[in-house]
Amino acid sequence: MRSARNAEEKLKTRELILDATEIIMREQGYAAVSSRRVAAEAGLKSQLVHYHFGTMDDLFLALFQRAESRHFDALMEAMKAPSPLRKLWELNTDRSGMSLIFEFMALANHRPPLREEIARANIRARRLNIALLSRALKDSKVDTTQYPPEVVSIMLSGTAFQLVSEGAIGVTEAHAETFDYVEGLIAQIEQSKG
Amino acid sequence: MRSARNAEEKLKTRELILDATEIIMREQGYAAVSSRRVAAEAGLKSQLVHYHFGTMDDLFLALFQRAESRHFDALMEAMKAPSPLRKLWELNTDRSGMSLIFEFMALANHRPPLREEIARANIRARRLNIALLSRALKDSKVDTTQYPPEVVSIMLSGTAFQLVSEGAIGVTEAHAETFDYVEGLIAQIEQSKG
DNA sequence: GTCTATAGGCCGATAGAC
DNA sequence: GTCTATCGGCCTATAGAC
Repeated sequence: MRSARNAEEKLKTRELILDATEIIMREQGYAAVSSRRVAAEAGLKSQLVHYHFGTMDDLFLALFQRAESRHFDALMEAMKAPSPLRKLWELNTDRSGMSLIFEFMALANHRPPLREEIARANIRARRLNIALLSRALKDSKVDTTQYPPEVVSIMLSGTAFQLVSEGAIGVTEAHAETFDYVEGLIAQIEQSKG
Repeated sequence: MRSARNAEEKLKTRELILDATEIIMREQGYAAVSSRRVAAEAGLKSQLVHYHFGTMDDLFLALFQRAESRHFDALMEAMKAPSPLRKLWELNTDRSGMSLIFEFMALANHRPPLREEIARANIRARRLNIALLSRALKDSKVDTTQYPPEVVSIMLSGTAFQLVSEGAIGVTEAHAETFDYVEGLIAQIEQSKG
């Protein structure tokens, strides 16, 4: 079973490299990610990064796929939560969860291969968002012609994104009021469940 | 008047360098900005970039200040427009206008000196936004306890940001509906002006 | 203010040994 | 799978001549 053991070790090293990449990306931004820095963070030689992932763009792609898969799972979990709407809002306003996404959005703007993958993931997430919202609004007898789930979905994630990205640079002007307002709306909707 | 002439030439070169930096930042992202590339784009030697601006961070700061000043002026103009609310929405959903801002937000996350300046500018803009919204809502007899301008301001710019940044990577899922929805709201508000 | 020249450094990626 | 060695390239920034 030597080969099985080797395969296991290989996977471990890959995860180690992905972890290191994620840390650097969060703390110093995508522009600070280099094979040498990633290796140093992981306690490895820089050549191993290339051996396991090829080019740096391949590494970014692999990290994105891991992060997206986790985010997708969290979204699916949210749908099964007792307060799915609240859970969705928490997910979207979670600073540590969103910092990676922000970096990938910035990266995507100028790297076509990454962009396509991120666009696909974005659409997948949006559809799940809309499904969740659609059910939550209907359960609470909200008039979905007046508040279409598609529109609410974009406004909700946009608002959350604004709060998180401003918060990241230390701006909290009007944030408390907005949090209260949105959370009030959520409470109102979830209380009137049919 | 030799010195006056020299000063004028100097200003021109500075603007040339800022223009080149802006182009690269928009098209290839902040990570692609280097003194050599900026110089090539401007048709100059890279050392001139350092002579006129010092470090690359100083260059970023100078470009941000120029962009912010223009954005601020545009906001002031919007306040005087016949349909200020619509103008504000147009400003916030303008793709070319927002692409620079996105880059600076990404940059700000990991560069403390830039971050402070961007945070200050963000707050200035937010207050102007709120003032504009406050007036527009009151003019139209909207109940501002039910729709506080502070909250509407964040939700509006968040929604716009979401539409623009998704649009930039080619995602338009549910965008048409959202544009229609928001523009319908604006029309409704502006029609009922007192 | 713009030039030439250059120091000193980090980068991606590959070749070949083990 | 991990090592050593290395190529070729782009980077920031400064010194000193004109």
